[in-house]
Amino acid sequence: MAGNKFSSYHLAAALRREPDPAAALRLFLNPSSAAASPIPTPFRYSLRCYDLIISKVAAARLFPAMESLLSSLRTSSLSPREPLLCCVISAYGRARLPAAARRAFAHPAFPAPRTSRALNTLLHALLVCHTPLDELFSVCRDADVSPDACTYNILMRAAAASGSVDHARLLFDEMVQRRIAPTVVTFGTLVAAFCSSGRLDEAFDLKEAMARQYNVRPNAHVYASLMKGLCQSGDADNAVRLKEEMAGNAELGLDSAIYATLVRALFRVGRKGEVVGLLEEMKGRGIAVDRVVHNAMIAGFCEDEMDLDAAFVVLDDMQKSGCKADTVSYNTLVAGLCKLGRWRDANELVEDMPRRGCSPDVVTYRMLFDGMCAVGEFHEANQVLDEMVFKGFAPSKDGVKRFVQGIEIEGDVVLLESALCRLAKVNALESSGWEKAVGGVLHEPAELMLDKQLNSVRLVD
DNA sequence: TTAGGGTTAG
Repeated sequence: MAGNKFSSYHLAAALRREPDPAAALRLFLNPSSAAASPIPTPFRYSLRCYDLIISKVAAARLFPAMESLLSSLRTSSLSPREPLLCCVISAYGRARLPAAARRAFAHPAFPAPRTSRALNTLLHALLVCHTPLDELFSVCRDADVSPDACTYNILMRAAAASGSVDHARLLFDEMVQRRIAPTVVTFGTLVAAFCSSGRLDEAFDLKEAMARQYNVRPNAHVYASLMKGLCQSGDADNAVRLKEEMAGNAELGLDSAIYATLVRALFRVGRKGEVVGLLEEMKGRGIAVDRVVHNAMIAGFCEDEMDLDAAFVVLDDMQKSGCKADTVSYNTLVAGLCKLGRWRDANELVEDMPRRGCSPDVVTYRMLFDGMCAVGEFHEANQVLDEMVFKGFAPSKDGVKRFVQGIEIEGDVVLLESALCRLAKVNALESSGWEKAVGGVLHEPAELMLDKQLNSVRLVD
């Protein structure tokens, strides 16, 4: 840098190198800190510098900083481009701040007019925030932007998410009428919507029509949705056929996830005997029998067959084949053991998890805690609660309710008081369900002492 | 800028 004047070009390079968004912000606000010699003031920021810093702070959700950068961008003579605006809108969407996303869409720092790209980004951000469908339509009307295929795809997904597949279908008809060509994403969205509402015939009709009528070839997304739909409906025969169809088309990239779906479905319909053949087939096709396929088998043995021994054999096999079990593998086993009332075995397994290279997560503890509460082992559950609270995990609402009711029935006021304190520490006392449950505790005069305690924990949220 | 499948809880 010696001899060279520090320019916005150098600042951009420094910003790009800086992984920490807060540090990058400091750098941006005080560029001289990165310069070897004094730099002229005021520093002339390039659009590139604004692009870099705003995308960084947006990704890090440093929203106040982001807004002040946008304000200073507005007063500059620079004209930022729409992709930066999209980045801001998406960040608000990811942070579940729909009103902020809408304000950003109209931000004066970005020169009008908006294109469909910004509108689509806004619609998607609002969709992520579960904005009602009619509000999305009103956003479209207000935006005064011509919708494109992507706009329709997002609206269709929103319609399906709101439970109205028929509305999604109407939107499809509308876009065709308006001569907006449906894309492979359009079909993927609609096929998934039909499948998840169990309307498989319409999903398959659409798969046929997309190729024949619209000249759009079904891709892996479309097949994956169809496979899930068939498996959920218990139609293993057609699921196997569909898998064969995928195998016949290399472009579709038949993979282990499709096999895992199928494996789980075969267990569900009591055809686990066919699974070994499927695994052989996978090997023959050079598709790894990976963790997810093993997990599907573990789930099958635990939930469908109630054969925990066989599930543990799968766990061993998976380790032997160099495939590391994950929390899902163990959680499935813990749930299976608990369901059979074998909470001691479940507890042992959980205690053994760290040694096996897998730390129990919030799901593990919740299932163990619930499993113990379900069979009235409240003192054992209390031990688990200790560990959970220590790790900052909160038990499930149902678990809390059952636990609190259980120790209340046992009449252990001291334990109840201590449990409430620990539950408060992990904010597990928000549910109105337990407040009712505990409400009944306070009738006995001996327990009125708890009232004060209770009021104090209620303040925690 | 938009769509999918895996597995545990809720």
